[in-house]
Amino acid sequence: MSEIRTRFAPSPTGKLHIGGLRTALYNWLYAKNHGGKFLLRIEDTDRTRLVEGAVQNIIDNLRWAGLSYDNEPVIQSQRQDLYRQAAEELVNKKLAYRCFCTPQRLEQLRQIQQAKKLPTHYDGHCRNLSAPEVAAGLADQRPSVIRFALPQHGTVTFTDQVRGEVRFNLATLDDQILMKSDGFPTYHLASVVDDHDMKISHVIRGEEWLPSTPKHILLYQAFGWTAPHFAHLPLLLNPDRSKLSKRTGDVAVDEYRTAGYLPEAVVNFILLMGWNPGTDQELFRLPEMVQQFSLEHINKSGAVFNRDKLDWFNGQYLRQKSVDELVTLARPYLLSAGIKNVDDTAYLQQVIALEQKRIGKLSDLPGLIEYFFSPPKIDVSALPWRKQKPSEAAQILREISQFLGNFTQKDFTIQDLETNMKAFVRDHGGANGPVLWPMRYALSGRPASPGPLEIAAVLGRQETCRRLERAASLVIDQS
RNA sequence: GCCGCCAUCGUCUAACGGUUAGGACGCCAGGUUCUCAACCUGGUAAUCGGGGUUCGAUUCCCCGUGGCGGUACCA
Repeated sequence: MSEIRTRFAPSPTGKLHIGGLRTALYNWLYAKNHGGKFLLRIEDTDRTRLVEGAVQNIIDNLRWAGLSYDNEPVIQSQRQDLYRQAAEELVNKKLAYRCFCTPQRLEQLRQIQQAKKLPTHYDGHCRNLSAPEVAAGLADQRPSVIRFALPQHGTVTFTDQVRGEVRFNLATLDDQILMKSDGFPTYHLASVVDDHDMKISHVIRGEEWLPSTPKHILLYQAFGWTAPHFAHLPLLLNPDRSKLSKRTGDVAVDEYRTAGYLPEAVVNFILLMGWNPGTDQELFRLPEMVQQFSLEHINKSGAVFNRDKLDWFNGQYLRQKSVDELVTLARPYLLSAGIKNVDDTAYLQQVIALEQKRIGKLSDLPGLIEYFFSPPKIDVSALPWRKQKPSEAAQILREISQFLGNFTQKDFTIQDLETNMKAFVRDHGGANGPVLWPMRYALSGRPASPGPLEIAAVLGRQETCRRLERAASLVIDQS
């Protein structure tokens, strides 16, 4: 059996799309699963839609996701000779022809056909132009394209690797434009020529390509080439079930990346949108995916992008990280949120270890741990525990502060605090009593946070007592 | 309009003729807990409709319906 070779062939018209990443992932997985090659090709034949930086963005994000490609990327705009020769070959074989029809005429034609409820396709107006007529047109420098001369009867049947047998009636197909008047090839010509040239064995691409696949197969036949296997992936959908697009949320991989989603989570999530392992397993790292991936388990129907589940995956992987890794990942987010003193690694480690279970995504982190870096705002009305009066809360806070200040031990660790505070808490109404809530709130300024003793252990004796006193004094000031 | 693809809980999906239709996310309840998170336990909720085929259809066939995609000198 010959080598399995797949490719990802994005058009650099914008940032890498999450759907594109999934297509890349499936191609990559299929190649790796078979010990084959995964290639990258940049389809930049539409000169009007190029976006600066798009190629780099695609490459960066593939790398971020861990999808490495073999060889240098193939750039279509650098291979115009190849396409021109291919088109000429077809013209010489009378399987393609030059067409001088204007866009206006084509538009008119379409409208008439639609009005008559006929399939809309090119009427073959230029199909039988004589050699002198073509020569005259070219001599006059009239804009022209090269069209594929499709057989006009019969059917094209092929077996899609995910959909099974698919059949198209040739009478409904168009004499597709192969070369545009600007001298660049269209997708159809370029992708067929390149896939053949790159010896691609399996074309795994989005479902939007299914309707043009018969034309591609006919092109392979026209060239006398063997067509690759095709697998058309189900679309990724918006919540309203339309094709996933910008208007209902983030679609650029970049956006998930900067929001603080881990590549493990994003990749795991998109893996399962359109593929399943046939078991109940949900958590996959790259090597496991490679091992288990197969085309047979790809789904046929579109999948709605479900952000809640992505968040869940992110939480799973975030909690699997070591504190060290998390500190490294977190620093840029803290810095950009204006938290400056992040150089004390030991301190950061303690803070993050405490909050790890609460991180949804990395961009949430600054807001979550801010109070470890500057004294929190205290809302006095939130300070009292249940029916407690503010003055009582203040009183308790002073007592705690005093108690902690009188700590005989040198250490101020969580173990010390627990053993020493035990009696104190018991004497003041127990764990469900009036101590823990005001203390925790005074230290964190948050209705929800880690426990007060844990926070105190990280803050240290001095800062802990200072915050307790400060919160207590706010109550006095108000009364 | 024409062509094509698709159709199981709200969402992602399993069940390749015989299951109390399974799992996950979400949601709800309980446990744990000063709070939150995490974790554990339980619950909620689905085969688009109609015809066939079959002893038996989620599963196979046909017809509807619905959704989506394509119908560009865009990919």
